[in-house]
Amino acid sequence: MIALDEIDRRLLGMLVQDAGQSAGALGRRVGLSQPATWRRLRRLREAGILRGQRLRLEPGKLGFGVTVFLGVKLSRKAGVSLEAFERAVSGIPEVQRVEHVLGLYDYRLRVIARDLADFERVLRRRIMTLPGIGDVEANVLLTEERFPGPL
Amino acid sequence: MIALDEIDRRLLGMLVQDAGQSAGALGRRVGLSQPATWRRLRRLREAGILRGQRLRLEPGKLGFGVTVFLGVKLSRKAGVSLEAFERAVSGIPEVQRVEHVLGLYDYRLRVIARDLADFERVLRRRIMTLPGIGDVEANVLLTEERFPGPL
DNA sequence: GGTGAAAACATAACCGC
DNA sequence: GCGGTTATGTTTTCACC
Repeated sequence: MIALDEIDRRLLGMLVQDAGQSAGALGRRVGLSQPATWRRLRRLREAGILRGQRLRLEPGKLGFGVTVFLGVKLSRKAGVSLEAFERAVSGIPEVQRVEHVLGLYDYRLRVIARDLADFERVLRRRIMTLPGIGDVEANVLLTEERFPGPL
Repeated sequence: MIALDEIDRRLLGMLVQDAGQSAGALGRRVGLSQPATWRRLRRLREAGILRGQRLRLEPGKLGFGVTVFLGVKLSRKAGVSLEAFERAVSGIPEVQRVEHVLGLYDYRLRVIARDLADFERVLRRRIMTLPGIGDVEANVLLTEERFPGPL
């Protein structure tokens, strides 16, 4: 793990608020030249701290109005491998995210669908037929907000 | 809502895999010139489909080794407004995401901490003291994977 | 760390289909 | 409307000090 100084932390904080700022704009605010700032960003990238940027899409504008979180328990933990479950679930296009967790559930899934009828189709034909699936609990997303977190 | 043709969908698919690709690089792969590709991206941005990009950080490399998902129920006895809860929870730096959901829980929180001892501190001093908080259920993240989804 | 320069990029204007 | 070409300012990226 690499050591971050004060300037690195300020750069990360500024980028969290708005990714896609140029090295020159960032450098002006921390008192560094453009190439020096850029070299710091490259160092953070090579250290694996900055992993690039993810697209922010608006699912509603693409016709996906429903987001559902599923908590799933596997029923036959001894018999079914986690790999088989993960491979099967990752083949469902409506599944956006698969989180392997420890606790009341074994997996948490984020699923999008065009509407509730479409979600029911996905649930019945794709989710409930997964190998080893047990109890399933669902929460429908109403609103969502993200925060930068402690840097 | 705007109509997307085949090329728009391919552009979105490529950007979902790696945002931050240049218009020139994208255009070469779909057989368009750089300005033509850029105009399509601008059109998608103006249509509200592309909402910019968010930084992808590696929390582990910044010393945050623990991610916990909390499902929280609000206690019904107190007449606590959702706004008051949301305002209070959004002031906790360890809370990365707040999802207002419909189902077994009222809110889902994504919380990061340096380790489990640090998480316990956050849970006892910040989470359990939130206004109107009721039952809390926790799942510790083991592994996580994202998928492009249906585009 | 800074300076300077080359290549790539974003962005706009103009033209043809 | 669509895309292509050209032109300009900016950003990235890589020399060298």
